[in-house]
Parts: sequence; C-alpha cells; structure tokens
Amino acid sequence: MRLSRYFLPVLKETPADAQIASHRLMLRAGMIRQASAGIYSWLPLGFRVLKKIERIVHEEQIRAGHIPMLMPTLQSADLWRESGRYDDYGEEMLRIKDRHGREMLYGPTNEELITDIVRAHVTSYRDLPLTLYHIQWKFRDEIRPRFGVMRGREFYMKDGYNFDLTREDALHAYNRHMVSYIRTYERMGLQAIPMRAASGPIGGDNTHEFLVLADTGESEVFYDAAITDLRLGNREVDYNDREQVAAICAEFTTPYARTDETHDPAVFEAEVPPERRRQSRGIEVGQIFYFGTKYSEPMGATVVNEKGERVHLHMGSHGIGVSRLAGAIIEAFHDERGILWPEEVAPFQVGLVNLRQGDAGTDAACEQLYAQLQAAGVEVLYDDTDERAGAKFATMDLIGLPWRLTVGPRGLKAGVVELTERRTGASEELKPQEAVARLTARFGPRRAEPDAAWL
RNA sequence: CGGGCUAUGGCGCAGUCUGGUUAGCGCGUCCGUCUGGGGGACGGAAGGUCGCAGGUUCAAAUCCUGCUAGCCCGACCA
Repeated sequence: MRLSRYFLPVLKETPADAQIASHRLMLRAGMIRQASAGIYSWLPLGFRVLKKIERIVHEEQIRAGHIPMLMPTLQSADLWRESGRYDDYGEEMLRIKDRHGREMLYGPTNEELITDIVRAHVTSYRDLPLTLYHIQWKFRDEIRPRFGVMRGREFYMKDGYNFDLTREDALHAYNRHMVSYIRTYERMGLQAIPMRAASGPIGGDNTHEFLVLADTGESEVFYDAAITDLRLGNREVDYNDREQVAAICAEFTTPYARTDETHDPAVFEAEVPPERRRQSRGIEVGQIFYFGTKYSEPMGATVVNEKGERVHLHMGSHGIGVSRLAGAIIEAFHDERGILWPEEVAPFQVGLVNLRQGDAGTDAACEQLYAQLQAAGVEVLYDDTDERAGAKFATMDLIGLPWRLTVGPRGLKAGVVELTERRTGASEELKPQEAVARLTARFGPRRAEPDAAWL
C-alpha cells in the first residue's frame, strides 16, 4: 500500500478524551474514530488489525474442531423470554421495537439463538459432539463506556457454544476451548492467564477468565508468579485426545491465579510461597463457561441417547473479545513514541520509507523494493509522500509496524538501505537485495491454515 | 444512576466571570520558495450556524431558561 493513496489520518496532538495509552494511540494512529459513546468506526489501519486478530481466532477455532457460522445482531425478545433472561439482563440490554411493535434486542450474547437452532436440527446423540461459533458485533449498553474499544458498548466478539451428550463430554469441550484460547493469545504475542472467575449473567459453575496483565486493567488479580513462565508454544495438540487436553489445562490452572471476585487470601497464602505471590491488574480478553443444562432445559433442547432416552444437552459458551484485544495488545506493547505491534497482528509488516521523494535514484530504489516485497507476499506500507524524514519516522513509530526499511540518497550512495526493528530500535545496513531476502524469509506467503475456508 | 465538568474550524486550546470593533492562537490543510536522515524555515490562502432551542438587551460565544451530546470519579461491566 502506498501511503499517498491510503487513508491514515494520524494526529500529532493527543485527543483530550483519551485516558489510557491504547485509546490515545488508536486515535492518534488513525485506527478508530468515535461515532458516539462507546461506539467506534474502524478506520483502514484499525480494520486491518481487527481482521488479523479475527483471522487468528478463526484459525485456532477451526484447528480445535469448532465450526464457524454467523448469527444476526438483532434477536427476537421471545427467545429470551423462553430462557428467562429477558428480564434478568436488565438495562444493559438494548431493546428495540420494530414497526409492528414487536420487541427486539441487539444481542449481547447468543445462547438463546444458538440453542433454538440446535434444538430444531439436532435430535440424536449421533449428531454430537457439536461446537458452533461465530464472530459478530454485540452490544451491551454499559452505563459508562470508557477506554476506547476496551470497554465500548458495541464490540466485536467471538462466541462459541458446545453441545454435548454428557457432562464429561461438555467438560472436554471446556478444556478444548481453554487450550485453543491459550494458543490464540500466544499467537498474538500475548500471555493471557486463565483465572478462576465468577460467572455473571451467563451462568454456570465452571468458568475461567483469560487476563492479560497490564496496569490499566479493570480487574484486580492475584497469582503465583510461576504461571507467567508457562508457554504452550508450538507443541502438537490433538484436540480429540481428552487426556492430553486435560493435562494441558491442569498445567495452566494448577498455579494459583484468580480475580478479586474469587480470590481467597487463605488459599493464596497456603499454596503460594511469599516470594512468588503477585498482585496486579489485568485486562479480561476472554471467558469460558460450562453451564450444563441451564438453557437446554427451559428451551427444550434435547437429543435421544443410545438407550432411546430423551436427555437435555450439556452446554457451555466461550468468548473472546476480538475488538477489545486490539486495545489490550496496545496496552501490553507500546512505548512513548507509539505502538509496538507483534508481527502476527501488525497492520503491515514493513514500513518502507523514502527519505527523498522526488529524487530519481531514491524513487527508483524504493519502487523496486516495494515491487519485490509485494511480489513476495510481504505486507508493506510504502511512505511515498513528500514529508520530511523526521515526520515520516514519527508516523512509522506511532503506527508501530515491526520493521522499517529506510531508503535515502546517502545510503544508496554506499549501496545500502537500513532495516530497523521497531521494538528494539536496532538498525542494520544491508544491500537492498539482502533486505528483501531477509524480509521475504520472515514474512513470505503464509502457509495456508487447515480448513481456513471461512475466508 | 449519584457527584463533578465540558461543548468555540479537522485536532488541541484562549476568549465567557466584567455583554460592545472583523471571534483569536498553536497544530493540521492548500499554494509558492528554500530545504532535505528524527514532526524544518519563510511568504501567502482557505476553513467557524461559538452544541441546539427559546429568552433578556440597542447589542449575546459571553447573561437567563430548557434541551442534547460528550468526558472524569463512583457504583456496574466481555
């Protein structure tokens, strides 16, 4: 993408309304624009990040054997009356009437809708296990939205629902989600710690929240420092292997880690040696629930088991805050100059900076680098504008692309360009072809993910 | 929803208390010249129903009333 043809409305000054780093930087980097309280437009740069996060979520869900679909944002109130949640949910749910006076709502979550679909079409134990998910806009009419996309009213979220014959099957689904979530966050460069949590309006007795440690987090968290050393990495996971999946869950949930809602100081002190006790703040980026027959009973979602008996489905639901993650990643990775995107979610992988736009030699060198990188499948933002060097560097630092390739007449005279890593600031002078080779090796066409047919 | 506050060009602000020339400043934008490796300099220009409605007054960004939107603290929350 050529910057001169792109839409990147960066702000030099800090918007007055933004209180925390991610909100400030998303506004300054031209990623979002507030439409009304807690509701944002995603401008091109922000949109690219959102879609990258979304893609990772899809890939890891599909890898875990979960099936993508799409449900609507608007739902009928009738379904919510069946589950009994129409009244329980309160003011947080946005209620709307259509022209016929029918009561509708902008969905804050989709348990009722998915249960309605499944009860209509799933009748036998032979149809199970089944986990369906979608990524869709949700709305919760927060009393006080704040912190940009971290706590908006409208938000983009992956929510998945498992339907199983037995409690044991459903708990395996729960574990499968936990492992796939850990992997999802790790791919984004984040460590999100599963913490025992309270269930809230979704209900259920088995639930974990995933928290990214950050000073600006809304939750108070208590944990054993040992948990921060755990990594799933790229170990092979067979999501059908109950023992393996359960063992990974045990590994990640054995060290003490709880939010203030479930924190128990006595247990904390008994289990964790003093030097490993940590108290911090965290941003919640996902939550998983097992809630058994909470919805299948009132809504009559049953199957016939192998003995011919009609039994209620065991269910759970599992969410990842996709739009919130964009903010959480920035909270975790920024410095005083701007964002430091992890490579997997960066809007572009490389920023190509032409230091002397209009100079025949520099222009030609940049055009060639740009064409070669594009051809190799590297995502490049080419700053071909007439700005001065300082302004270009400041913009690149602000939007936080992981690598910057700087091309100027001074370097070209010596036959080199400069490759700079945003995160460390480390620079290296290379021949242009070496730079292309280096970046191509790193970012060349990504290998196709299995069954990534949702695209 | 309680408490506090704000609304003036794309962004950040001054002006309001004490009504009175043409509503200013910085950034950004556009044109030109010089520049050219960390937000450069100079010259010129465009851009404003002063949140909305009503009222007071010879005169309202400024005073009064009502409304709307947004922000902060709290309670609440993926």
